[in-house]
Amino acid sequence: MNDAFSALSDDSVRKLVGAMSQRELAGGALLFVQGDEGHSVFRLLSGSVRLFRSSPDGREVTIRIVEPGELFAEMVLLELDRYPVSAVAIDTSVVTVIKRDRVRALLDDRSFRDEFLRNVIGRVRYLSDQFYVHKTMDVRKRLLRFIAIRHGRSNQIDMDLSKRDVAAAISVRPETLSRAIRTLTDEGLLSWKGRRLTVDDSAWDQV
Amino acid sequence: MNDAFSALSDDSVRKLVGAMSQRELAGGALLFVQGDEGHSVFRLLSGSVRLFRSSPDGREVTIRIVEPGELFAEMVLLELDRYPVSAVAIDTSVVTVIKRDRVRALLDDRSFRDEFLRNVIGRVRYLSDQFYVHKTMDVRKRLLRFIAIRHGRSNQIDMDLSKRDVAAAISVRPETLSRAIRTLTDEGLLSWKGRRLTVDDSAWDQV
DNA sequence: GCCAGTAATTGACCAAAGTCAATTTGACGC
DNA sequence: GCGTCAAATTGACTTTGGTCAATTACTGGC
Repeated sequence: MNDAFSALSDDSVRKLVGAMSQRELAGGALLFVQGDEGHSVFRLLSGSVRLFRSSPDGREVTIRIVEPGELFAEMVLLELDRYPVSAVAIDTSVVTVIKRDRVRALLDDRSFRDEFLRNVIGRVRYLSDQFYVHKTMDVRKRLLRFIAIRHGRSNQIDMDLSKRDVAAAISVRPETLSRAIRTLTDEGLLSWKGRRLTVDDSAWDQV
Repeated sequence: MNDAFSALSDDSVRKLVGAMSQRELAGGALLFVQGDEGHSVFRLLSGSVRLFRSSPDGREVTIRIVEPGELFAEMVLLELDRYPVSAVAIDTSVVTVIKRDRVRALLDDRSFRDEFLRNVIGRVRYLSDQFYVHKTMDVRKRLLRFIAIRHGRSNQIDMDLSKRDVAAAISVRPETLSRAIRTLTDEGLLSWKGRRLTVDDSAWDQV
C-alpha cells in the first residue's frame, strides 16, 4: 500500500525463525478484535487484511489495508497489551505470528532494529499522510489515489477487492463510492467492469 | 496531548548531552518547513509547536500540537531526509535540537531505544486514534475531547491557545469552532471568556 | 436455468461543516 | 482614550457525503 510499509528483508525474517508460527485465515475471519490481549505481532504472507476500529454505534473506520509482506499490530510492543484495532481477513490469507517477547529480544540486533524502526516510522508517515489526504481530497481523488498506490498508475488494472472493500479502504459508504465511480465514468476517466479497471492517463494528474 | 507522547526520562535525555543544542523560537517562528532537509530530531522544552502540512491551494492541515517534553520530527530517521511537515512555534518556545546521527547511535542503548520506540509506537497509536476520531465525532465532541486530553477533565481551565489555534488543532475553520462553542454554551455545558474556560461535568460524558 | 442471498446502484432527502462577506470585539502601542 | 489591526462572531448560502429505501445485478448452489 505504501513504500514505507516495505517488507522485512528475508534476512531479518530468518532471524525470527523459531519464534514464528503460521496461521491461515478464511476470507472474513477475524484475526483479533479490538480489546483482545495482544501477545503477537503479525506479518502478512498472502491475501489481505483490513485493520479497523469500531465505534460504539457500530460504524467501522478502516485504519489500513495490510498488503503481503507488511508487518502489523506492532503497537502491541507497548506495555499496554491490548489491540487497539480489529483485524479481519478480506480474502483467504496466511500470516506469520511472532511472539511479542521474541521481537523485543531481536531489537538488540542492529539491522533488525533499524528495519523495524523504519517500518514503524514509515507507519507514522503513512498515517499523517492519510489524515492529510482525508482532510484535503474528495472521494474521487481519494479513490484514484488508492488505486495508484495499490496498483500503480497503469491503464489496465485487475482489482482484487470488492467495491464494498474499496469503499471501506477510502472510508466512504458504498453508495458514495458508486456515485464517485459514476462521475469518473461520465468524465471518461474510468471504467470498472467486474474486476477489470480501465483508467485514462489523464486521471492520474488529479492525484 | 496524549500519554503516549510521554517525555523522555531525564536519564535518556542525559545520554544525549553533547549532541544537543538549544534553540529559542519567537511565537509564530517557523522551525522547519515541509521539504526542508532534515538533519535533526527535536524535543520541546517549553512553549508549544504546531506541526502541519500545506496543500497546494494553501490550506493547512494540523497534524499535531507538540507539548513540552515531547519529541518530534522522528520521521527524519528514515533515509528520506526531508521533513514531511512544517513546524511553527505557537508561543515563544524552546527546543532541544538533536542531530539525527547521534540519535541513531544512541539506539544501541537498550533503555534509550525502548523509550524511543515506545515514543514512535505511541505516535502510531495517536494518529490512528486521530483518524478514527475525525471520522467518527462531530466538532462539538472533538472540541471537548481536545480540552479533556490537553487540560484534563476539570471545571476551570486556563486555555493558553487562541481560538484560532484550537480550531486548527481540531481541524476546523474558526467560524465552525465559534458555532460549536455557541452550541455548547447554549446547552450550558461550556463558558469561554478570554482565556478562562468553565466546563460542566456532564460535558465530559459526551467524550 | 432458477432461486436465494448478497453486492451494487439509484433516487430523494438530510446534516455537517466549509465559504464568503459583513460586523463586532479585543488587544496593543502610543 | 484613540486608532489600528487582528481575532472572533454571525448570517446566508453551498458543497460534500451520509442516510434510508427501493430496485437491479450478480453469484453460487442445486
